[in-house]
Amino acid sequence: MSIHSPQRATILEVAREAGASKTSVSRYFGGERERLSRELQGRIESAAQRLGYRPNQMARGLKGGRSRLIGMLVADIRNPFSVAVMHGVEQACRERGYSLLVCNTDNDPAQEREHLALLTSYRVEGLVINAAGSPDRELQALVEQGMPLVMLDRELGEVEAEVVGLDNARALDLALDHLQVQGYGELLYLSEPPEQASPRQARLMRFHQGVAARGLAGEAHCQALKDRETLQRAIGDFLARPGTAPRALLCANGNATLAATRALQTLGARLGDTGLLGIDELDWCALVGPGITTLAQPTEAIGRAAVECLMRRRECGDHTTPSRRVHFQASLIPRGSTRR
Amino acid sequence: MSIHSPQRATILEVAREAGASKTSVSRYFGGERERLSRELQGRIESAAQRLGYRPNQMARGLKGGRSRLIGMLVADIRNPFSVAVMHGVEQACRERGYSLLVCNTDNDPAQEREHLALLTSYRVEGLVINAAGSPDRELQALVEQGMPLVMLDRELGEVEAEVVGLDNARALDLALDHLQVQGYGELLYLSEPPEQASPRQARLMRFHQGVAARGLAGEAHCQALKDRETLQRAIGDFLARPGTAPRALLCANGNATLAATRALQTLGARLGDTGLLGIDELDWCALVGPGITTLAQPTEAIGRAAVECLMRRRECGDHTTPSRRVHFQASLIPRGSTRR
DNA sequence: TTGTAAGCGTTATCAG
DNA sequence: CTGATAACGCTTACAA
Repeated sequence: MSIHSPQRATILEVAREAGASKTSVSRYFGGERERLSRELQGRIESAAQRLGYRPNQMARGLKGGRSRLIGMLVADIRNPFSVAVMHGVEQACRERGYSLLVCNTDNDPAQEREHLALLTSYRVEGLVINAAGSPDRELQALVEQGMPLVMLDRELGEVEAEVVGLDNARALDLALDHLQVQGYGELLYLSEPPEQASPRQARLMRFHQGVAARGLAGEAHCQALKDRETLQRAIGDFLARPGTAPRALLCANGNATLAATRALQTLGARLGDTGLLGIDELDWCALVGPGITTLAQPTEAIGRAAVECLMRRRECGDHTTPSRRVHFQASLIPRGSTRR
Repeated sequence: MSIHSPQRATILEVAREAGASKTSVSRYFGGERERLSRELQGRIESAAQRLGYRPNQMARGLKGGRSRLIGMLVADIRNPFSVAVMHGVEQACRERGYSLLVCNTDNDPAQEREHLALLTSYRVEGLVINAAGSPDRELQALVEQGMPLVMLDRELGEVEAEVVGLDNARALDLALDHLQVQGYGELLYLSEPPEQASPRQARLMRFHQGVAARGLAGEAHCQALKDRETLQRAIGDFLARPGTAPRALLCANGNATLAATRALQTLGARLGDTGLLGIDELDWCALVGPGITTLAQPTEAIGRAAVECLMRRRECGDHTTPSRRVHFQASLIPRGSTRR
């Protein structure tokens, strides 16, 4: 390798070392090598090598505003689903020469606001938002300033931003169809409070519609999942209720599935006997009891699609293109928890 | 809120609006408000408010080199353990006014190298490394240039860098003691290949030492875990071997635990009957069969400690302080998988 | 094909 | 306490 000087080499030093001008070196690293003579290219190449030169992205970002940074807001970094999507986002960014600046908001609107400010202060060139709170005002303003923006799995009021996510209606239909076919007649839908989180709302709404349309009995329990006792009582009541139709739980996301599984285990319910179907496929769903039936989301694809939207925005003019919705389909992974 | 101009306001505009100089505005936002008169502070405050001003971090980073960015290399972002640690790192960074630039390397040395270059090109002020490959040369060079560096859970040849991670020896002792007390006499240690990853090496070594010291029978299977068949055969052979002592599996990390659980399930082994103990506590360990006994790592604390090391480095002079090792203790969570 | 020079938004230095 | 003014490392017209 190279022997680095105490401070990192600058473009000027490389220029001197190569007997060229800053401009030429800049062109060399800015992807305009073609415009330089073979000979100059060689000199710059070796000079840079010798000095261990790397363009300073900060300085780069300063001039034209090309920070080559994409910002992402993640509601809960410890949620495997979010991470999987983020992985897709990151891959796609890398492939396009962008880096990803990720901020976790822990579902806290305050942090969301703060991080949003932070990201913009780094002059990110695009924003992928997956957050529960609603700094709609700020986002609105950003979009109007021409910031490419894509919402992950969540609509945004009247803002002209792309939305990428699951086709929630179809997903719920899929789930309900499966549960019905398997013979479950009374359903309990488990979700975190749906305020502010549009996919939760969409799923909940479709649940109610779908249950009615199929002539099933259905109700929803939408409390914070952290309170295990409340959840357990709700599930217990549901299972103990008089009636003969087989009962099943439908979980709105991975966290709900986890909480429900715990509760069922504590209650001593047998999976399958009591149906259980969760949205989001997790590592362990195949391992618990007879396996938990899930609806898998194409996480990587969702992440990649988000970046594609961003790039499309960047390229084809400013906010002239109408905002779009990209919906992905969930796929059912049937397991023992919905087999009676 | 404020009505934003098409382009974000600059310090100059704020200065004009406030009838002050760039310098004063800079001081206001650079944490030197005390030096300004109450009156000036007020004018700047409201001018900035009006214009929706935010300092441009890029420009900031350019001048003094204060990018306020910490870089982190993560070997596998989809590993819950890594994410948990990263969460701690991020929190700690935020509390200190830094942002975290995370790069996932997917355990690929090439990506590692590339990302390392990337991070330095953003002039990160410190680096938290959790990666399997060995770009030792590059890291070495960075340290010599005075870059604060802390290794997560992995030693680095002769580089003077802090190391933060689990006390692997004590962790394995804990595991072996528990297994012995529970009456398991023959152990199979499951790990991914330990080359290059020092914690894997440390754990494996201690396993062998500890088994010998306790008069247990022990062997290790260190293949890539993706190949399910091989793993299954290895475990099958182990269980089918003649002998009467109860047998147990000891898993080197969460991935191994997952793979082992799958294999055992396929083989039809009953947990507890066949012992199973995994390093790393995961969401689902309590839910599978009678529960899986684990050794939990204090993930958040590890992450925070990493940042503390970094900051200590930054503050108290350059690379004069001797590098240290911060070791955390694992805690045993006994469950049914080690109860016969 | 190559070079010159003028910024980009901030901070740091040095005067008032 | 406040303010000019010169960097910081790079890109980008505009020349040559």
